[in-house]
Amino acid sequence: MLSKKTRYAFRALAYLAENYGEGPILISSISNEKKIPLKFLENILNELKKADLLESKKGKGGGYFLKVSPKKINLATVIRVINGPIALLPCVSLNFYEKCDDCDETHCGIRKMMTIARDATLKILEKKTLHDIIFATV
Amino acid sequence: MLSKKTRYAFRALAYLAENYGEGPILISSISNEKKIPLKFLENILNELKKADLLESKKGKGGGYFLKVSPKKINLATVIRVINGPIALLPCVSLNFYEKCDDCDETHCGIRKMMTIARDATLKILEKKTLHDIIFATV
DNA sequence: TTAATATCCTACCAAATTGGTAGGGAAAAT
DNA sequence: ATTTTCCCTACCAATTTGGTAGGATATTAA
Repeated sequence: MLSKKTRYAFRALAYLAENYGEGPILISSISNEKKIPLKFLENILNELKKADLLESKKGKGGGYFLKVSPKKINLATVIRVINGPIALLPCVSLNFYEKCDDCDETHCGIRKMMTIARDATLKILEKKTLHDIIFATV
Repeated sequence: MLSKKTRYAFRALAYLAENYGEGPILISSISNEKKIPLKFLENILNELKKADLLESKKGKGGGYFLKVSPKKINLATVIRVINGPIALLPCVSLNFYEKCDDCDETHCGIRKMMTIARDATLKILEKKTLHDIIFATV
C-alpha cells in the first residue's frame, strides 16, 4: 500500500496540475485546500522538487508549480520518488533492485511470477499521468 | 513491497507444493531446508492453516501439508492472508476496503487510476498459482 | 537597507509496524 | 506415560511512518 505521505503527494500534485500555467502556488494554499499538515507538506513538496517534478520560487509571489505539463508526469514516477519501489520484491525492482540471499534468481519461480505482476502494474502506472487523474471521465 | 514474512510464506508454500501428496512435512524440515527462523515459521504456517490453505497433524508423523492442489492456490490469496491488501489504496481494495476521508470517491481521479492498476495486478496474481511457481519455465 | 514573505534545512519525537524470541499448553502416537 | 509435534500467549528490539519545532536562507518591496 502507498504511504499516507504518498497520498498527500498525489493530492498536492493533482492540485498543482489543476493550476498548471497559473504561476506559483503557496504551500499554505495547498495545505488548506487539500487538508494536508503544513510542515509535512513542506518536505513532501521539497522532495518532489529535488526529483525534478516541481519548481519553486521564494519570497512574495512565490510558491510551487509543476516543472512540466501534467501529461508528462506519470504515476510510477511519483510513487518511486515518495513511496519507493513498485515491484513486490526487491529482487524484481527495476529502480531499487536488491539481490535476495539464498535464492538462485535464474531459477526462482517466485521471482518470475512477481516480474510478470510488476510488468502488468507498470504498464498502467507508467502510462497514466497527472492529467489522467484530473480528467478522469465519470 | 511484500514483507519478509510473506516471502517466507511463499518459500514454505513452494516447498510444500513440491511435496504435495507425500504426507505431512515437519516445520523443522521446512525451516532447515528453506532457511526460515523456526519459531517465526511456526506462526506463519499456523496463519496459513487458519486461512484454510494448509492442514496440520500433531504428534509423530505429523506436520503440515497443502489442503488443496498447488494449482488451486493463487498468489493473490497468499498475499492477502499474510501481507494484507493488494490494492495501492485502502479505498480501492476489494478485500480490505476502507473509506478515505475528505474524498468524494465517485469523482476522485486518483482512485480511478489506482483501480485500473489494481485490476491489472490482480489479473496476474489471481491467475498464477503455486504450481506456476514450481514449474516456471526457464 | 530593512522588513516582510516564502521556501529550505536540520533535528527531534511518538506511535505503529516488522521481524523476530521465549516458554509453556494441548493433542496425537507409541 | 512419554515423546513428538503443533498451538497459543506474551514479550521485545529495531525500523518505519507520520508528523512537529525552530531557525536559516533567498527573494521582493518599501
